[in-house]
Amino acid sequence: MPGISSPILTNAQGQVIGALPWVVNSASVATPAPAQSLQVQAVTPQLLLNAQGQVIATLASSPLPQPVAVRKPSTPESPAKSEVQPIQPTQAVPPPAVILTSPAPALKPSASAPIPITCSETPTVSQLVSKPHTPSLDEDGINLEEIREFAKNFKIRRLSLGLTQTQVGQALTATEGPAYSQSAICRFEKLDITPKSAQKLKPVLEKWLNEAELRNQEGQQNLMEFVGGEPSKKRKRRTSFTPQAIEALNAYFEKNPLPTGQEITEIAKELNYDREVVRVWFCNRRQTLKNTSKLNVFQIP
DNA sequence: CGTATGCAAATAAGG
DNA sequence: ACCTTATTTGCATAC
Repeated sequence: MPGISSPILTNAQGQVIGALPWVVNSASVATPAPAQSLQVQAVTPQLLLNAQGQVIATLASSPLPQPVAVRKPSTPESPAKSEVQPIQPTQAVPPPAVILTSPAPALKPSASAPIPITCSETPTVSQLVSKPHTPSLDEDGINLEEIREFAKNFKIRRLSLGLTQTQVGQALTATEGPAYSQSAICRFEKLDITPKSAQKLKPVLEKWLNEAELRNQEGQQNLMEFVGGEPSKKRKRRTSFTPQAIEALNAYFEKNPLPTGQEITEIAKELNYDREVVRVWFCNRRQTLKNTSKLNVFQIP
């Protein structure tokens, strides 16, 4: 409702790919960035939360514990998987003055969402949740409202533990189950993801967070560890091609965008990349080209 | 230094 | 086994 349905065309990635003059949706322009830049808070809160993650009390302490983790800066180019480092001690927080807050988490009307709505095909949770109706129920039965709520206090609880998005991401790779990067954590907290993704992430983050809080309470030497064997299947690490490789691949692509299995094998060998990686590169390249072509129909070259 | 984001690898699902 | 199409997710880097 607040957002301006700007005549912007975005692709599946939500990237702006063009403008459609005929899209005359928007009611008005307005929304000149409300000065309301209310971010959660500035200082790391010391909160007492229950299992549901609801704030039940705030600690008047002002300690700055949580040396939390120590990461090795290594992991340069080695083909070997990076190992995980256990998070450090972080003694239990000494229970200082406890100031109970009202049982009812006085829900703030919270300023309107500052997230504009685009014409993206796959709306993010934040976009959907800030829509007019707010049935909070996604057409696929996903409770958007619930996710929004969780995302909000996930951040609060994370900060309470003195952890950064990066640390959470790394810690997740150490535990069983799918792992996610700092980017993913960030997007989840911002709800800059599709309901489907959010639904998938939520249980993972929830489980991990509960575990982390438990360890923290016990002042365990290990807030998270276990490198044992990471039995779960993790996503393949994203390959970063060198500029030279990209150049070479593009040259091959130009000659033949649909190489045979044999050719792919040769190219892979020549450039010294995994065959599968090269094959996928061609697939993605074709896809990109196709999408780009479609776009051109709507634009003036 | 931590978080946000663009581009594009990797993956899912149906041939 | 590999393609296409649609999407998810992360590296690299901007903020």
